[in-house]
Amino acid sequence: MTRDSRLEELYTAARMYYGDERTMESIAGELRVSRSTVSRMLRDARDAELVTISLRPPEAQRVEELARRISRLYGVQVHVVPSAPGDDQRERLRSVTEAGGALLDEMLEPGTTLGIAWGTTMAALLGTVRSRPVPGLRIVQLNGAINTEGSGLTYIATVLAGAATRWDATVHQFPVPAFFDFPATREAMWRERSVQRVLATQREATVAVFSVGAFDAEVPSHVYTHNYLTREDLSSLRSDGAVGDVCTVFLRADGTYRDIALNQRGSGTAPDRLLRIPRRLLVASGSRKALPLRAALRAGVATDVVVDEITATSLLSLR
Amino acid sequence: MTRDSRLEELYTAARMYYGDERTMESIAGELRVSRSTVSRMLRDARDAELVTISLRPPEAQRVEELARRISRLYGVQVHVVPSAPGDDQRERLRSVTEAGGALLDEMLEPGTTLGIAWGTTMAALLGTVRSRPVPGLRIVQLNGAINTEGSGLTYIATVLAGAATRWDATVHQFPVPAFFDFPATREAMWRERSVQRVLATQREATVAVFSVGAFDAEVPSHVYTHNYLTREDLSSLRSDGAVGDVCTVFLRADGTYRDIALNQRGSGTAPDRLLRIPRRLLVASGSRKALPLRAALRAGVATDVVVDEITATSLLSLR
DNA sequence: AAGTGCGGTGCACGAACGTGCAAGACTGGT
DNA sequence: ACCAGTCTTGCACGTTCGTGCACCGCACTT
Repeated sequence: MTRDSRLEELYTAARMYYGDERTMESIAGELRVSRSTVSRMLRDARDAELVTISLRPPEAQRVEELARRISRLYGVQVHVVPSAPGDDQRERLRSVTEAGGALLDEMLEPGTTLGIAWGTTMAALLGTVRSRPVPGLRIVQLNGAINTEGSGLTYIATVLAGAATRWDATVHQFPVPAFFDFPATREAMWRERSVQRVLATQREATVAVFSVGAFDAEVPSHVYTHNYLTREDLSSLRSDGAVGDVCTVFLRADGTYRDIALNQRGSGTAPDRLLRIPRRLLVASGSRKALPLRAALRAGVATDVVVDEITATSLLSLR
Repeated sequence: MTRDSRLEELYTAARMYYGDERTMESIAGELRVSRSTVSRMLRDARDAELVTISLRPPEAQRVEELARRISRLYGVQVHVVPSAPGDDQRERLRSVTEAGGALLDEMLEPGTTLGIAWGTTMAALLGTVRSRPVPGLRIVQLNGAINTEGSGLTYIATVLAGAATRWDATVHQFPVPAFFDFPATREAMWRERSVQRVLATQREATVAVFSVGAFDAEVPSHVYTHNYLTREDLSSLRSDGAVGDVCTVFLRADGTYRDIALNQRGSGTAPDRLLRIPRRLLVASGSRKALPLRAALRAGVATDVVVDEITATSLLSLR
């Protein structure tokens, strides 16, 4: 008796027992052996891992159901991270960025150019990356991060550099303000070769990762707290109907953004340019982000989305 | 009692029973219910699919073991298709192309540019694609297919068009000979704008799919049977030590190809250009293909490989 | 040819399990 | 407050299952 044909027999017995839910007695009759032999065959089949019994926690089902519905509505791949009832917003952000980081890690292959839009969520996400060299990985910032007081650059540079070290990647920083004071400056800068070089690298990105900002998120977005915007800016945004931002480009609830005044002065990568990046991962946590998240999805900026369960529920309950 | 908390209880019981292999009696004691209740809880847990019992045919294991070994040796993702002992070569080709087609389908996302190298295997593979529109999908031929008598184009065009229809894709044909008679003609043509355009599209490919040709495969490769090569060509190849081809570019057993004379006249995409395509799927069936397959893997042309079990075994038994 | 060790098999018994049944708990209506 | 209907639980019984033990056949040794 070869090893293989024995496995075949074990498999047959296992199929009759677990698959067809027959009794050992009846299987024994058919195979012309004693019932105890069948009992032993089944044990061996389990040991040989011909039969695997897997447990799936109930949250997996809730979460898959949510993911399916969002996926159907907006045509994106969705990963919903389960959140225990007790979890506060910080804990949910942690688990979402962890899941997002793992997913991002899967997307990186040798030679990838990765675009990153700066923000609170991304800082947390980059903190989760484990050490794994990705040959030829380039990281390029998708938006400027300098604000009106001091640069804010050091913090960003530190976090980016940390991740870059663990991936063994090169970083292409984008040393411009998040928002210029005058549209003309932006236009002028965009003609500069140093900026052109970064913009070119952005165009070569094959993977992008970013979040959405909300005006009143639980964990406030960088843009709305760190002196990036004046009071006048905020009221201008409100009157333009903006609900949040992607890559520091502001969006209305319906996903439009072109005629929002402030966008003329922002340095972020707008949806039309983002859409040229093949794989675009949006990571978001916080039910307040549901509205801008929907705007982002309507603008089609993401191919993959990672959200926590509560945010997913909020998103689906928007009317 | 909410629906969710009941599921939690069911899950707890299921974990204790199937996970920790405890007896219903003991679980009943801990949960302070009767044993029969536990029995019913377990039934409900199974019904709710908190517990799934899956059967894995023994061939899955053989196949995964082979895939793991090849994967480790050549650093590619491998899918080995099991073949029943009775299967002849045609049947194996069918199952491999079917699996390859399914894998390719997963790789296609909106906006993909797909490079296809023409050949017998690809014809079979394209025949398996199911109808699923992929917005913005472009298909570009990676090698010319015209031979010395008649064009051979109609057949290719038909098969390509069939797949393109089912994907709702546009086809960019490459209307040049598989092999020019004179290297100079190739150089001249390569300067033509019409050819340049196709070459540019090839460079934009994000997914490539191709097979390997072997001099003496069971199902003979197109190139060696359809008047693509003269007797002189074949003897020249032999003296250059070629063992087969990828994309109608000939390779030696060690994966080198640059100084093989005939390659100066071929229109196929050479490994160096192929390597710039992010995702490269190699589909091959037939133990005779093992040698050129190894050459292809040594040249690093594939990121993903689909082979049948027998071919995989042959590949691993090469010394 | 007899001896020896070993993997596999059936028997028999006790443990583990599924399920019909009746009693109790709960719900919603009068 | 009472009742009818439904759902849940525990009990009891018959079934199904795991396993220690004795036995058998085979291979290999002496």
